[in-house]
Amino acid sequence: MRTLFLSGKAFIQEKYYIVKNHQATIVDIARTLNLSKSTVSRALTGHPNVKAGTREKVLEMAAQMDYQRNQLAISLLTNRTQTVGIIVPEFLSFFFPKVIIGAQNVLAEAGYNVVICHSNESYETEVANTKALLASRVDGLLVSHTKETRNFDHFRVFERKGIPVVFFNRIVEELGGSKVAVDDYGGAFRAVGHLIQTGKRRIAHLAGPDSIQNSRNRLNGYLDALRRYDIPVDPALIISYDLTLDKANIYVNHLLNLPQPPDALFAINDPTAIEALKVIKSRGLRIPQDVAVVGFSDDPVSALIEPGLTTVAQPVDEIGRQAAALLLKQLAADDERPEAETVVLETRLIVRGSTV
Amino acid sequence: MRTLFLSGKAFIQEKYYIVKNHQATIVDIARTLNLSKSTVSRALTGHPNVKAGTREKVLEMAAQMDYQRNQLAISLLTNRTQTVGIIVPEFLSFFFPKVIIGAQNVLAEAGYNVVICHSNESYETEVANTKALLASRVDGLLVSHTKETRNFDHFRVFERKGIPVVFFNRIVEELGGSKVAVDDYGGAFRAVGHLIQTGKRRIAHLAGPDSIQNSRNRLNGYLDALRRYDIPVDPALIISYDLTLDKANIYVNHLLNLPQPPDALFAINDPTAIEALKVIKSRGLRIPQDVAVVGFSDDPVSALIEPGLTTVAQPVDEIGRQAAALLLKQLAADDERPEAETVVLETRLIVRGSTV
DNA sequence: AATCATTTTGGGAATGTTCCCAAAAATTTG
DNA sequence: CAAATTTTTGGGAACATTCCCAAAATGATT
Repeated sequence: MRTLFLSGKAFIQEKYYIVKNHQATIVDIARTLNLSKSTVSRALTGHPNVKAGTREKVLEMAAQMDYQRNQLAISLLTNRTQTVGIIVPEFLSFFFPKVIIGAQNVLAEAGYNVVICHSNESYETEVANTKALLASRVDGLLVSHTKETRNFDHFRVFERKGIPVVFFNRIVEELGGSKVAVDDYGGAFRAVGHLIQTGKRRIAHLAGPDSIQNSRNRLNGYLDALRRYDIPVDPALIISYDLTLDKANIYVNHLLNLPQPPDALFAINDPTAIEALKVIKSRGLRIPQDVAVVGFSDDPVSALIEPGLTTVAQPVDEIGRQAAALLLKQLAADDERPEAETVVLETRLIVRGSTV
Repeated sequence: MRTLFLSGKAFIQEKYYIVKNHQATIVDIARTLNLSKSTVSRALTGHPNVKAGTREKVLEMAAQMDYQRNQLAISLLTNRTQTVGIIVPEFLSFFFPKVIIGAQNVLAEAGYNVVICHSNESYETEVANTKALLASRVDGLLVSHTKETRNFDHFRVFERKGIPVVFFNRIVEELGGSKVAVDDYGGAFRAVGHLIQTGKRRIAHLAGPDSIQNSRNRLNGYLDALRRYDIPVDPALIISYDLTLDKANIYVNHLLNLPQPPDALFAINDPTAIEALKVIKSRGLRIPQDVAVVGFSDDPVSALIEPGLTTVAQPVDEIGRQAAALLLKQLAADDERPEAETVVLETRLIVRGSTV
């Protein structure tokens, strides 16, 4: 009995062993209702040229059979998967999850699914991720690259194939494609300016790796703020590190052990700044009197700890929303790709107990 | 010239408008090398029956053309996508991201890709997620359901289609499929026992919604601990809420306003407990002398705040790893699905300043 | 040199869907 | 009531790949 409902292959298999896990297809529905697959297809996709009664019968049978359209077949045919890939280097801090949620909201609205890849700050994994996304034929890509990534050829492949890529947060100047960044330079400039205005003069900077543009921009903001107030730059106070927290611990201790230790620290991000606060407290120094600390990105934790962390806030989910919007703009045009755009979002300083 | 390289459709299109974004196929490679698609396919998949020279030529041409296999076509044919879906209710707290990373590591090892869906604690979104994953033909599913989910029919569809589902963290007793949970009952029992041993007698419990099994188990642990020490249960001290933090704020204030306020609070999770600490501090009460607080799940923030939060730790990424492992076990068997398993992981109490 | 065995290659079906075009059925018009 | 028109349905190609089976090429053995 049941065999009547099943499409070719399953029908044959039924004779030899019990059919398991057969996913109903439009052919199965067509067979049971004595219709052609064309008609069933039309009924299911809402095409107007189907008799009302027929459509009803089809929909009913589809529900009864747990029919679920096979997106693979459709994508193969249409050459569009309605899927966007997102590659992020980590998602344990609040930052990337929040960006992803922002992007996902905008993309879901437009009928796109999202595949999230976690490169885990590994170049190799990132390359593997792009291969996998290429194989699964994503329509577009949102990327924040790893700190190890210095060669961007794996992204150029997308360019060549006409698959739009939008970079966010960690962007790549030398590559085409739309970009979403925040005003890292301005944020850093204001943060360091604030420290100077509270009377600090020996301001250290725990910088991020040179491979990430944010790091370079924040470093420039730091340098220009010092110059602006005629404070000499001491290279001993600038340490670039790889963002792993145990290293942060070591470097903060190193700075505090200097013959002329810093009276303030501007950290590349909030996790680093929080680690610094721990070290400073554990050494019995007062915050901010002995050492003031500023972070970057306003992690929710920063408001919870004692003292609260002064930090440069950025509109995190807006980064995701903007990146998604730029990608959709690229995807919408089916003839010529519109020109790539770069969006720079504002940052603002949030002053808390770690500086005043 | 270029047209010679292109497969059928593209070839025709070339005559009318410029071909853009054509993704090279094995047919394109076959054409340029004067081979059949069968031979090219064999060369690329590493089938032994290909002459060494031919294989080399094919691989070289594939690289030159940026060839990337079309996983859609393969999946359509083989009826396996090598993709696993993960549905989580949120990922702003550290918990779910960490579970996902654990699961992803295990799954990637086994050659599976991962599609992450964010149901955002919305039943509707969760149902939509399952539909999308069904349409994209995931081979298996890892789920932690929303707090709104009371009807589980959308998961039963997977069962009927023979697609294995593994529930983690928020599990569903009444459904088949493997499950990964932690010892919520024992953790809660020990947490409340600890409060009692530090001399507390009026212990409140901010519980989670009844729809989530963890909430029920932790509540039972709380109740049994009180009974064990012959402390009367006061229903006024048990408040079940929907896990939104502004509500937590209101309920903690409500509890502290009672004629006989509690001298301790056991919270369903760490974010709730941290919110409680804020309220208690803002009212000028001493922690833990006036009110002690215990959370659940050892959020990294809990170690950073003042005072440190006593909490029940659970092996978060192990939850993900175990869930992935159970799913792989189901996926490995291509004949009969092995019996579903349930793994319960240990919890352990971490004592910090919020209780001693 | 002819036969046999082995290696290498090619042709075609199948996967599930959409869409075009033609055929059939139903409806309207003269 | 036949012709013309509209609505509804069916058949088949196409998407990119794998795999089976047959055909061709090569190598080994007599």
